[in-house]
Amino acid sequence: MKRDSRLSGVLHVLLHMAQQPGPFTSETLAKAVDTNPVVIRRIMAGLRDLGYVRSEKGHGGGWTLACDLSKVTLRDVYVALGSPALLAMGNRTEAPGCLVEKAVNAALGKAFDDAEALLLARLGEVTLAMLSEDLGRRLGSRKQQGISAHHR
Amino acid sequence: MKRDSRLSGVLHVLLHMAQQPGPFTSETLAKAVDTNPVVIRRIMAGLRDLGYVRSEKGHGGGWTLACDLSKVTLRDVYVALGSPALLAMGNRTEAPGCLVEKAVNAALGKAFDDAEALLLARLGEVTLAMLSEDLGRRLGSRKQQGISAHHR
DNA sequence: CCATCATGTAACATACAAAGTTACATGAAA
DNA sequence: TTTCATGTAACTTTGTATGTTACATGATGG
Repeated sequence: MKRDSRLSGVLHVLLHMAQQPGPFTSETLAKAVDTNPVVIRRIMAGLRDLGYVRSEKGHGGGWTLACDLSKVTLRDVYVALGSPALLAMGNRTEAPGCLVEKAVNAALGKAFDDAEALLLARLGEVTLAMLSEDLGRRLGSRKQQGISAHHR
Repeated sequence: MKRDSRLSGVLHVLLHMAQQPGPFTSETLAKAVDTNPVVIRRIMAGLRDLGYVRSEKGHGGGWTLACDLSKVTLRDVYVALGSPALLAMGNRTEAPGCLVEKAVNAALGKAFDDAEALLLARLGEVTLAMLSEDLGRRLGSRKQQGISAHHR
C-alpha cells in the first residue's frame, strides 16, 4: 500500500516556517521539501481554514504562521489534513451480517482501535513548539540559517 | 489509501474452517468470503508455508487446518501474510540529510513505532482458539451449522 | 490602469498496491 | 485418462496519494 506522507510533509513545511519570519511562497516551500507548489497549497489548505497559518496573494504574499506553536499539537495538524486513515489494514466489511465476520471484526477492531487511539494520543502530546525546539538543538551552533542551508 | 483486508479475510477463512472438519476447496472458501478462489490461494500460501494449514490436490482435496489453534495468534497469521505495512502514514523520506526532516521523522517515527508495537502486541494476545470460542458464543444455540448458513 | 506576482482550484496524468480475473501447468484420485 | 483441485504467472480493475498543467482570482507596484 502506498504510504501517505502528507503529515510528514506539512510538518516539514511548518518547521521551516518556524525558523524564519516569512512570508514564504508555495514555490519556496515546495523546493524545500522537493515537491510541487500545488501540493503545498493542497496540504496547507486545511491549516489555513483552521487559522493555523495565513495566506496572502500578490506581491510579497505567501504563507505565514498564525498560531501559538506551543498550543498546536501534531494531532491538530493531522486533523487539519482531514484526519486521513491511520492504519493500512481494516476489516473486510463494516457492519457484516455474517457472524464469522462479526467475530473477526470484533477481535481485529479492538486491536485496531487501541493502536489508533495510542497513535492519536502520542501525536497529541507533541506541540509544534517542542518540535521546533528539538530542531533548534539539532541545528546546534548553526543557528539562524536559511532554508537552503537546511536542505541538501 | 486503499485498505488492506487480507488479515481480516484470512481470519474469516480460518474461522470457517474451524467450524467444520474439512477439507475445503478454494472455491468453497471463496464463496464464503465473497471473493475469488485465486485470492484464497494467495492469502493461504504463507500459512501453508508455515505449516498452519495444509493443501491437497485432486479429488477430495482442498485446505485443512494443520495447527493447534490455541498456539497460533493473530500476529502469527499476520506474519504469515508477509508482515504487510500496518500504518497508512509514514515519513516522507527515511534517512534524510535535511535536519528539519530528521526532527520531523524523530517525532513522528516514535509515535508510529509505539502504535505499531501496540498493535502487534494486541494481535499477539489473541489466539485462533479464542477467536473460535468467541464465534461459538455468537452462534449460541445454532451450533454445528455449515458455512452456507453462516453467510447471508 | 495594467503588468506582475501569488494563491485557489479544477482537471488530468502518474505511480503504486490490493483485489479480481484469466489461463494454464502440475499432480492426485476415481 | 478424465476429472478435480491446487500453484502460479500475467493481466485487469480499482482506489488513493502525488505530480502537473491550466486558468481564475485577487493584491501590489509601477
